[in-house]
Amino acid sequence: MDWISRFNGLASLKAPIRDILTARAIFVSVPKDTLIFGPGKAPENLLLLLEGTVRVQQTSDQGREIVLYRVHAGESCVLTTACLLAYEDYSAEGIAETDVQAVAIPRAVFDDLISQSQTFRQFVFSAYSRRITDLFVVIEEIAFHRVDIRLAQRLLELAGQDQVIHATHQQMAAELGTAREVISRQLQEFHRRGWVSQTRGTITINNISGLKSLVTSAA
Amino acid sequence: MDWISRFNGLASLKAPIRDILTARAIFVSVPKDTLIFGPGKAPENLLLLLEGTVRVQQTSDQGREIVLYRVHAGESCVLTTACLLAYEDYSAEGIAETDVQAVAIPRAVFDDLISQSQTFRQFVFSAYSRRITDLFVVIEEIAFHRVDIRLAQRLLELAGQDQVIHATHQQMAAELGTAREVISRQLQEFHRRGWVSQTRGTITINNISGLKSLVTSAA
DNA sequence: TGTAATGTGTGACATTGTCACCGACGATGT
DNA sequence: ACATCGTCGGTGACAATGTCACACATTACA
Repeated sequence: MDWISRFNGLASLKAPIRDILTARAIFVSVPKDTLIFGPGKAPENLLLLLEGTVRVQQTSDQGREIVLYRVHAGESCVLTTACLLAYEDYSAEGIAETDVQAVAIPRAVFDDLISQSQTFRQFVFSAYSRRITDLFVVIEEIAFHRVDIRLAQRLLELAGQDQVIHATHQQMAAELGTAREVISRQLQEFHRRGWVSQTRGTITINNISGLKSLVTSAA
Repeated sequence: MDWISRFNGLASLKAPIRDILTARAIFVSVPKDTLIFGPGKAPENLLLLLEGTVRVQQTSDQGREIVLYRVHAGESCVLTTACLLAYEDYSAEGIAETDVQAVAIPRAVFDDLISQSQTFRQFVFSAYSRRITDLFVVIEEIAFHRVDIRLAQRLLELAGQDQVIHATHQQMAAELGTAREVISRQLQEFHRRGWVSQTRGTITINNISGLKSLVTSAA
């Protein structure tokens, strides 16, 4: 199966390198809600996601959580490679948000590829650069942006085709790194404006443009 | 001059690699307050700091700032390498906080070293891992920690031997990603407790243990 | 010496976070 | 069906932080 071409930066890999990858990468299948890596569970492989998404989040010592970023199909869980090679512990955790299909590249193979292929290096470092940028965005948002706007943004991101989000208020609070009560109040306000409706554990968007205009009003 | 041994992870570099580094690295000397990299000024080299410190910070579109981390002597400005190799833009900016002496490793040499030396790879990735951890800490702090505690922490970090910090309230606000007024009020409170005294542009710590006890009270 | 620029202080108010508590809902077992 | 229990969401009071519009002090320098 030709999974390599699914990854943008890898499509132009030269034949011998492709062969190493094909030969030594390992298919893995991970059920939803599995902890893929986390404190005390150092990642042992570089994961390239074929299907599904992985949520990377941080938990504070007081038990509060914040979502850092998501890794989608066609992307790689590249920040873990830093610890991969540095043999260091990672304070964030990665959780399979859906069932996940991926190929795992073991540490030794990763090191091999890095040393042998300019294309692979470029792939890894540009993935890095994107993730780090994600972190910068997170920092900017929690430091400088209002929660109503961030919530609206996140609702729009998370809603499926059907405009439904399956999440408790607590989970939405973890998305933004805020408190449950804050989410409850904001959602009530959104409801009052006719933008969303709620039932236990689900949020439905009734008026996308309302949310969107709130988001863009900040820009 | 043997600068290589000043860097922990590089001390064990093998001779041929050391020679490449020695031959192709470039000494640079940068005066205080120089913008080393930033939006529109992509970094062109990996910097290894011999003397001085570089402050890396982010500026939001509304002009608010937050300090992300500092690079000290003996460390490398490694996050920029992601953009180095990925040819991407970096949204943060790096500023020489003091006069800085450093060696610059051009992109091509960096790529060379990465491919040839396991030790160098280890050096780079473990530096990465430390920086990324720094970013996680920043996120955790702004999301979950009180500003009085963070301010006390930062004062202790920034104070020199003489317990004096040369910074305006505005600059301290940028350290923590908060507003100037908040700093003014917190410092007044610290003053009321006899922990600090102030003049225009400087803060003096009068009672370290007071600040320390506030910091540890959170843990 | 005046004048502008910069740094700091302050009150009023908006937003967000925290705490303590309540009731509503849904799963489960009998 | 009914009771029970854990989870989810709602609420009011209050504390902490952010925002705004100022006033006033200090410093730089024309």
